[in-house]
Formats: sequence, structure tokens, C-alpha cells
Amino acid sequence: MAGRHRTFNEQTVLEKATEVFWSKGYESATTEDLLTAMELNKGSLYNAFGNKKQLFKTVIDHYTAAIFENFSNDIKMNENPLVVLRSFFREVCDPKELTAHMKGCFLGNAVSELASIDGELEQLAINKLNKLEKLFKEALDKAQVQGQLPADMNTGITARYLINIWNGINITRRMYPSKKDLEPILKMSLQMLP
Amino acid sequence: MAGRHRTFNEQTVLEKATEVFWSKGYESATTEDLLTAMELNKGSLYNAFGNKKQLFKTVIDHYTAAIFENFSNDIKMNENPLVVLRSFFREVCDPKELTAHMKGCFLGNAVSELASIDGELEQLAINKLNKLEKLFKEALDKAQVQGQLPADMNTGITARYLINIWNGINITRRMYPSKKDLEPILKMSLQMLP
DNA sequence: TATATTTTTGACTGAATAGTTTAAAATGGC
DNA sequence: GCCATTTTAAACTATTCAGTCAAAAATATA
Repeated sequence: MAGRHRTFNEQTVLEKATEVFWSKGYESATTEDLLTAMELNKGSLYNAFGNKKQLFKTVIDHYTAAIFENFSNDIKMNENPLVVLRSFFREVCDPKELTAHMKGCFLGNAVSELASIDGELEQLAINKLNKLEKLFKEALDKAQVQGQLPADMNTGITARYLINIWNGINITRRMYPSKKDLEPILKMSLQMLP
Repeated sequence: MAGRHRTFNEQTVLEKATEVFWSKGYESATTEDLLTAMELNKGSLYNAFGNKKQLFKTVIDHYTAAIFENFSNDIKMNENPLVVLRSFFREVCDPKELTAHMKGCFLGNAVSELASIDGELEQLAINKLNKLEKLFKEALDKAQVQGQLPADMNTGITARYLINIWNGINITRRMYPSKKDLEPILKMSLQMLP
């Protein structure tokens, strides 16, 4: 195939775009913001990614693919899936990860913002949250089979309960950014996981 | 005081503005949207409310003042404050109120959107959520004094837990708009309220 | 009634924004 | 080496937005 080669690395610039969309939101992230962070010119961006909306879709897919695969592997590899689940939540108030998490959940932010702006993008974010819930259920089911959870626990509803806790933390951490305040909430919320 | 009288009712136009900001968010609500809904001309709006940001502040204050006073009165008047608390949450999945609630929590939406846009407005919304949490605690404390809750329950942490559930529902209801799906989550989340 | 004061109206402004276009630069296949 | 093809670069465009302004309308006070 003839033609000039791309001078940028797709993975790298997508990660830069993720950072911008995550911290600013979809609408407030201007193409200028994206261009600056990605160190690209307009022509290159539009040539490679179509338009802002397409880029956002690509970013969401790229971001969640990485996260979900890691999480899924952790559940499968670790012999105690509840440890994986708990640490997923506990990371939220880990001071080391605080700046990352202060941006909130990328998906939760997207759902909240896009609900009234763009139904298609909202649905995309919702689908990803559904996948996360499925992973929660996967962990719970594995723990239940191994006898670490009561046999009569409804793992479907519990997973849904957990995604609600997760969604809540997305906003609550704005009210209480410190570990000290966030931890008791998480502790109370995760009581059912021994 | 000399001068022409206002031809619009301040309360009425504020409620129209609330509707617009609530359903569209702060940034996506254009002055044109607001003007149309409020049936005002630009000059009138800027003369009466200053600018878009000021109007938003006024709207948030006006909206929460009404809600919180009602809620506070309900807690004080009703002899069983837990009934008031539970019905506050249960209304979320009441089909009669579904269109209203599908907009999500005005405050939660605001926190999520404004976090990266305008720190002052974000803080305003956070303060209101803090007030709501205080009302939750008020209800819990009253119930505890009356013996409807265990004496050893930490009502402060429980109130914080509840505001987190509330914040979560704001996003989770986008994933599961139907009562059937939302109710089990709420039931599980409110277990500690007999 | 005359005047000062306030509200209303709608045209106007300047800035920001997503997206387009055109030409130059680079590169592989023939 | 030449040409078709792709990427890059940056100027350009059309639109949208929050906010301003100046003139007209309304009204209280004196």
C-alpha cells in the first residue's frame, strides 16, 4: 500500500485523548484541547478518527477493553475473587490513585453528561457499565461456587447493587475526597462480602 | 420606586429555567433554550438575573429550598421518620414520577458535569447534597431516639451511606429505567431500615 | 403633567467551536 | 525515477453562543 506513513502512534494518542475526555467530559473537551494533548494537527485527527464523536467512541472502546480484560483476568487468575472485587472498590480511596479517581468513573461521567446530549453515546457508556456489572457477577458467582458466599445469595441482584455503589462513589467522592470519609461508606456498602 | 413593572412572575420563570437546566445540564442549556422556556427577552433575563451563571445559582437555591423544606417538614411532622425516608427513595422508581426522575438528581447531575467546568458551581451543588445528607441523618436520629433503629447504629455513617445510594441511583436508573429492575436494588440498599 | 427610573425589545458583537479544504510532504509499487 | 496514494499542515468557513446596547414602553413620584 502506497502513501505516507503515520508519524504518530495510535495507541499513544488515544490514551492522550482518553485523558482529555475523561477529565473534561465530551462536550467541554474542545478539538483544540484534544489536538494539543494528542500533539496532532486537525487534518491528521479528522483523517484518522473521523470526527469528535467517532473519536469518543473509539476512546471509550479502547479504554474499557483494557480495563475489563485486566479485571476479568484478575478474577480468573486469583483464587479468591472477593479480594479482587474488594480491591477494585478500595482503590477508589487509595491516596496513590487519588488524582486518577478524582476524575470520577469515565463511564459514569459519560452517562450523566450524555443522557440529554447524545442518546447513542449515552447508550454506549451504559453498555460498558453493564459489562462491568457482568464482571462483578462473575466474581460473585465464582466466590459462591467456592463456598465463600452463602449459597442463597442472589448474585444477579448483588452485582446490580454493587454497580449502584460504584456509580454512587462517582459522585460521593466529590463530596468527600478524603480516604478517611470514603472508607466507612465503602466498608458499610461491602458488608455482604466477607 | 418609579419605573416600569415586571411583566413576568419570577417564581414561574425560575421554575421554567429549572426544567431546562435540569434536563439539559448547565453548559448544554443555551440562553436561547432558557429564553424560549421562560418566555423572556434577552434584555429582561440579563436585567433580572445577571447572567447564565447567576441564573443557575438562583435556580439551584430556589429548587433546593423548596425540596428541602418539604422533606424537613415531613420528617418533623410524621411520627415515623423512616417511612418518610423510605418513600423518598421509593419515589425514584414510581412510574408516576418516572419522567421527572429520569432526568436524574439535579444536584448529582450538576456535580458530575461541573466538576471540570466550574468549581464554584460544583461546590454549590455539593453543599446542597451535604444538606440532603444532613436531612437523612435527621430522620435517622429521630428514628433512633424513638427506638425504631438500634441504639448502636452510627447514624452519621449511615446517612453518608444513604447519600451514596442516592447518588448511585442517579446513574443506575439510566441503566435500568424500569421499576422492576430498580426496586430490588433499593430493597437491598435499604435493608438496615426496618 | 413632567421627570426620573425601570423594564422590555430585538438587533448587534465578539469569541469560540467543529469541521472543510487545498496544497505540500512522504512513500510504496511499477 | 515516476506516479498514485496517504498523511500532514494550516488557513479558512459557517455556526453557535453568551453577553451588550440603545431605543421604546411603562410607571411612580413630585
